[in-house]
Amino acid sequence: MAKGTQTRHAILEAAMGIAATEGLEALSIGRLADRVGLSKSGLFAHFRSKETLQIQVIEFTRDHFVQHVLQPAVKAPRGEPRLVAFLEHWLAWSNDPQREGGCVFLQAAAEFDDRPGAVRDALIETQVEWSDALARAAGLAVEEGHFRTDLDPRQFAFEMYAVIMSHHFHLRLLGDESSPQRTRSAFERLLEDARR
Amino acid sequence: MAKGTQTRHAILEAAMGIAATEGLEALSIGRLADRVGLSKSGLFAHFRSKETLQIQVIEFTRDHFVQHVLQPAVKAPRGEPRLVAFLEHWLAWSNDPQREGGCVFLQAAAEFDDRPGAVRDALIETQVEWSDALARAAGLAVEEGHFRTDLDPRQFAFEMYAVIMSHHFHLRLLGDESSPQRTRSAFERLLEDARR
DNA sequence: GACAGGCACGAACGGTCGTGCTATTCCTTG
DNA sequence: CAAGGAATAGCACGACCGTTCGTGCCTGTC
Repeated sequence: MAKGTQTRHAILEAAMGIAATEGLEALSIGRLADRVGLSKSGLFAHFRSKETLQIQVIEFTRDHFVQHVLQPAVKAPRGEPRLVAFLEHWLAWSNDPQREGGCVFLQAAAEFDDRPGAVRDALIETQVEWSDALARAAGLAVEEGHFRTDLDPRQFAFEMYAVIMSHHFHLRLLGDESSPQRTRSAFERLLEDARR
Repeated sequence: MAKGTQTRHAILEAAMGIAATEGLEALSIGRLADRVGLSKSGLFAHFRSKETLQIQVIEFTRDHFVQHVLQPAVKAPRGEPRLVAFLEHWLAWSNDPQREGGCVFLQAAAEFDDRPGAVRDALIETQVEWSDALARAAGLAVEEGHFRTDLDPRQFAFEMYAVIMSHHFHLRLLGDESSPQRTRSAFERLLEDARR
């Protein structure tokens, strides 16, 4: 790996951490540079604008997410088992003690839901992609006969998203330790209804 | 109402709007002053620190929320009807075209879920209060015989929260117009399960 | 050994931030 | 109507922001 690419990787890794805890706007170039051990200008040269940096952080996190959630889950058999795998990997990822902060996407979603621009567009793209993946997995569960045939896969994805968001909120903000268990209960109820 | 109180009210009203769209950190004293038609220092004198301002915005929004969601909903009969009223007023409030931006609390929750301090504490307080209110309402529905007796009111509140958060996300970030309908479907499913 | 490119540095720019201090103006109360 | 306190303005500060610029160090090529 070329030197430049390597440095960039290190920058984005650190940036992902800051973005998860403080958000994409609060992510400042000076502090990021300090953390990576670069000068402000040296770091800046890699991106040429803060907006580009923010977008690349989103894409970097997306790749991270695909690698740690999507790909492992797809190894599970189609249908319900795969959806369960999604949830478990999602929970593990969004709360990985190795990574700091919570979920970059949920943080960014709140930050940019009313701020038009390229960053918002990039964010929406990743979220739609993930939402589609969930709906597709739910559709497969119907095909496999695990779920009832009149199930709306998009509704399923909507509600699965809901459960994760509530989990994140209760655990990270309210510090509710029972959150993972509540999350699993809610998801189980979601599955039960889908099976009927 | 004394002049000071009146001005303060106007400031907080405007601040709530900015906080809803851009967050409590991005809420800057200079821009807020411009908007209200005050000087920076004149406005600042009302709060003496930015942190105090942020906390008062949270409390102001809380009062607003109580007035527009909690109080109207409590007029509905105990049990399921009251919970339905909660949802409808919540939806209406979190998406009131009169008010700008989305929900201040959801925005602030993402912003402060990893940032300790007085602001976070104030935020948690309001959220716990609201969560308790939901759980209590669910408990009443059990007492009234609308819900099954082994229902966990806290789990119900957790899932109701989930539905609203997903709604906010899908409507505001993804621009999904079917979000209100999906929200009602999800809530209906939640009720059905609680009745059994 | 001259040259080119990629990479990082330090210094500086104009701007905005939160926060003091000191006047001045306004409103209320006697 | 006068006095006194509350409310607001003006100004300055140090810190940090994103961004630009000129420069120098390495590494690899003719």
